[in-house]
Amino acid sequence: MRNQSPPGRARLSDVARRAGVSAATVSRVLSRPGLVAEATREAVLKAVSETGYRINHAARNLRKQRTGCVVALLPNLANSFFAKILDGMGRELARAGYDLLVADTLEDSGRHTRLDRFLDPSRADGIVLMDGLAPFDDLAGRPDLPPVITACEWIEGVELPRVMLDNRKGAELAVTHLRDLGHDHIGLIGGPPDNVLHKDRLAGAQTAAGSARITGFPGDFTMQSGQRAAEAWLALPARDRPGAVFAFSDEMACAFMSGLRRAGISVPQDLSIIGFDDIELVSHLTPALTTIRQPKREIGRKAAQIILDRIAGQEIPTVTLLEPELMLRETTAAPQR
Amino acid sequence: MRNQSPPGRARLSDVARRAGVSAATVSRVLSRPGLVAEATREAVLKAVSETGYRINHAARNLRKQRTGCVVALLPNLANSFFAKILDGMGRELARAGYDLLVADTLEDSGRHTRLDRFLDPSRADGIVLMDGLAPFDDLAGRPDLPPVITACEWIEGVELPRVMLDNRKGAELAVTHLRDLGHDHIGLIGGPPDNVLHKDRLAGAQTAAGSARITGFPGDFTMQSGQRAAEAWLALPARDRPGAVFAFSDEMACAFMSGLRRAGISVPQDLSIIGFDDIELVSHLTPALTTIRQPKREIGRKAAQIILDRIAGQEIPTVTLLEPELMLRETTAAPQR
DNA sequence: CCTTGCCCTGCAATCGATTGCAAACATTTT
DNA sequence: AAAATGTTTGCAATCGATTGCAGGGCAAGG
Repeated sequence: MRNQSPPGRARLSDVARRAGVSAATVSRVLSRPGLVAEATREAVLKAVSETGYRINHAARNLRKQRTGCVVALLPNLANSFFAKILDGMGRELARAGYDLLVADTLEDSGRHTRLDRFLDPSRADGIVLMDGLAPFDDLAGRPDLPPVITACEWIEGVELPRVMLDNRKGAELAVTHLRDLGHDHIGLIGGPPDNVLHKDRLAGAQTAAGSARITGFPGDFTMQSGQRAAEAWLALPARDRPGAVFAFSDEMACAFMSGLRRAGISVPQDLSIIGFDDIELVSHLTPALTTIRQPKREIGRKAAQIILDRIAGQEIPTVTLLEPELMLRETTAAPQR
Repeated sequence: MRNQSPPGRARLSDVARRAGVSAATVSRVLSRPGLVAEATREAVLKAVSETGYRINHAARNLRKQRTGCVVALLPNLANSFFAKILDGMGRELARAGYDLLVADTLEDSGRHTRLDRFLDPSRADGIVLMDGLAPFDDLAGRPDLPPVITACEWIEGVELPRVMLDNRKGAELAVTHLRDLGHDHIGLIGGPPDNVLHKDRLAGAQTAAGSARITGFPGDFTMQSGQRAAEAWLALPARDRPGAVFAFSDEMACAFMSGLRRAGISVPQDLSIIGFDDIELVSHLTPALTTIRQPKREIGRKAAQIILDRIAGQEIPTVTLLEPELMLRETTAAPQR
């Protein structure tokens, strides 16, 4: 009897009955209005607004074999870096009528989740993976999966399209800047050794360092590790202390700088520091951090465009590199004589 | 002919054929195994794993009239504060088998989006709104909408369940702390005047201030406004400068402190500063910021639990308050004599 | 041997929108 | 005037899983 007296929500057929046409016609008015005669179309639109009709997504998705969702998989939603990227991505997807589903690749425990939960064409039309360590080996070319791309990070040895900063060039910019200032002993606070970003940035830094001496400090992109690097730097005999330090993340750079300042070292007089990422806060520090900017929203936007193109069946580039930029601020200067 | 030769993906009926049972039985094995005889169940499970069957969500959702999604609506995804909340929320939802859909309430232009796009039972089973200024007036009790709750912020005059920090108490903690140190002239860097968080915190601050003198600085929670507050403070004649300042967000507190340090003011000797939120970075500054902690992940988790309860049809509390905590660090001290 | 009742299982309707096909009608061409 | 072409619309099948209802099988009780 539901057919006679719609309970709360109008269905396509309710609109049709009201407009005196078939459900097919209503559907066409809504999706390809050009196919329907002017007069009919108007009657239908009137009925639509009178009934307050709203489409049922589940029904449409079932019929059209799509979901209207793109899922972003990230290791740490709480990281503000990813947040900015999601922001750009979400907006771009919304413009195209897609929703953004976000999910962690890590359990609370720190172990990787079963990703196949999301690798499912009935859940998402496309996937943007932002965790270079996700267990994704065997999934590269399976035709029963929705399209997958990686953003920011990528997985070595797996053939997935990539969108990311030109990390190597970013590191080159940083170290070249320090070299240009006259530094010939440069400290590097890196990321986890097996992290692809770390590897690329390290390579870029080494290239640009040329004959300069390099001293490495272990790090993992977190502030805790930046702090440890400060302790390590302070523990060095004065003549082994690099006069300039390039941290592979702004968070490490901040904590490093804070640790040194606490010990009475002044920046940039005694020590130059340069970071990586250009998170919003660092431009408001005193002194303001010189750093390498990643266009975060732009990365998100670009990733969205590319996954949408793939969903639309187009060819997409294997690697998309975005340009880093040197943000010259107050923490770098020529070494003291 | 699709019925005879499944193309890529196994359907329920394919599994059924393979196991020699009906689709209904397969469905029951998967959802209520207790209803099915042991032997049948095993045969079905075998067929399931042999075919690599994966459920089609659109079909199930259509039939069950649900979506398996909860949508979080926020004004600014790029804000790390919200990111942490989403983190807690996403994990809790995942545990219950729900997906987290995120969306901005603001357009690129800064105008509010048409929220009804998400106010749709066919898109989400529940909604967590985190924007106190969203145009939500008329939507409070409509039965054709999925359940809505607000988190962090809320909308005045609209009867929606709320989950948030006890902002008033947080502000009281902050100001009481300054009073206990002996400050009798306190500066407040507030939020936008019509923001509910601002109003609550202001009320709390005033209560705790008692007879102390209060000087207000306009703000909007951003670092830019913190910087402007610094300029305003510096522009005051010395005897009108409050010796302690409570900023309603850590970002403002950071920028404020940075601006003063740049002008040669030392913290906390010349001026005490206390923030609000306890974003991760502030504990790594030098000096480390004293602030009021919001349990961000906990807020997210709690919001998730409550919206899930509502979805399950349970009664839920109208207001859920979480406890703030004073994080005593290095930026507050007794005023100089 | 016949009921009665329980346990399993299958049938078939249902969720709501989309779309290939063809009918019905209008318009143009020959 | 007949034929060809074009436009508009409806019919009915389809997407894939769920579930109320009823029937078959079997055991226990009379």
